[in-house]
Amino acid sequence: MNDLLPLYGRVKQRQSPRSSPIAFLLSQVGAHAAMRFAQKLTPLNLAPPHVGILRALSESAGMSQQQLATLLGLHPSRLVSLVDDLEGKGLAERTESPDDRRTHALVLTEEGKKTLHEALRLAQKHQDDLCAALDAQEREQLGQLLEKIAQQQGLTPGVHPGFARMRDNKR
Amino acid sequence: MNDLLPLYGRVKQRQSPRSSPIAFLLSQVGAHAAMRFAQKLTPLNLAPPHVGILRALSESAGMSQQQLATLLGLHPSRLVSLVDDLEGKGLAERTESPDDRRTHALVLTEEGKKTLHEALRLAQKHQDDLCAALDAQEREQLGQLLEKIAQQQGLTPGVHPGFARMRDNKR
DNA sequence: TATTGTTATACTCTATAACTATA
DNA sequence: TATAGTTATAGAGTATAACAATA
Repeated sequence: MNDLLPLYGRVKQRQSPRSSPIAFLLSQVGAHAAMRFAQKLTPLNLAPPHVGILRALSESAGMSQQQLATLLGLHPSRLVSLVDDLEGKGLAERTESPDDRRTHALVLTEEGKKTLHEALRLAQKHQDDLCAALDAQEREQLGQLLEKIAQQQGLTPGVHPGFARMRDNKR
Repeated sequence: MNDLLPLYGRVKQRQSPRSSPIAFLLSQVGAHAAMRFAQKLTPLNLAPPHVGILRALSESAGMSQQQLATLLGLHPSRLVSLVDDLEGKGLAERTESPDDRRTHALVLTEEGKKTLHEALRLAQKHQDDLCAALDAQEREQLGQLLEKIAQQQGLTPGVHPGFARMRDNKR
């Protein structure tokens, strides 16, 4: 009765040599990767969402907070405190928009650009550590497989789905 | 600093034709997988940690809460409420330990076994949905690559890092 | 005195919604 | 009236530490 059943977590399954099912491995390794990256960022006193904002602004300077919130899929009220953090550290600035004085055009400071650069360096180091078990060809394979899944699942490149809390079944 | 829902993301990287780095893809797809699995569990009124406990008890009935907490890497006080949930639903029971009356031997009820079976069925469906973009050979490849990483990174098979709070840098 | 399980408290994070200032 | 941003409040979730029972 259990012989065909998959598993959440480790399971003794005879048809497959694998100890854990792929979906669990993805979630497990993914959570591990997120955790390790967050740890790597601690010297910069930044959390991963901060880096996402810095990166978004480096690609599209002058966005409003609404635009940014929509792009990154988080609530405007949450973005406020994240931008507050970055502004408090001197990494980003709310500048006045000439046409609509309700909105703030968000831009990186020079310090913000340098910090983003450093964060991306840490991200590269993070990836090297994470993939230490794989050679170049295997990394390429893994990347292609993950991209196939991401695309088929409708994930937006560069946008982390972790913003929607897992208990949010709506939307 | 405590935020583990990373938001770094896509990066223009010239050495790679890939739009996102592998580490980000892992975290992104992994979070997506976790979220979808949690959604799939809602008909059972269970969260992923509940399923982890059910599975652990199905493999090792009679564990104490301390043993279970150690195995799953979560705090005993947190385990209490999870076990409360399961006991409240009639899926698990705290039975008396003959030798040490401080401890409770945790066991699954028949209903718990059936519910675990159903959860594993949902997990299989989840995996099929998640890997819809991959053929059998690609899934096998992906599983092997993820297992290599998991092993090299010191991850315990069947133990999800998200069970423990991810902001624990200590310990 | 140490350990198991529990409870109580405090803290963190986030969503909701109220509020302001512009439009 | 609607929208951008902000602030205030409340709720969920969890860690910390105190506690009672037992060893």
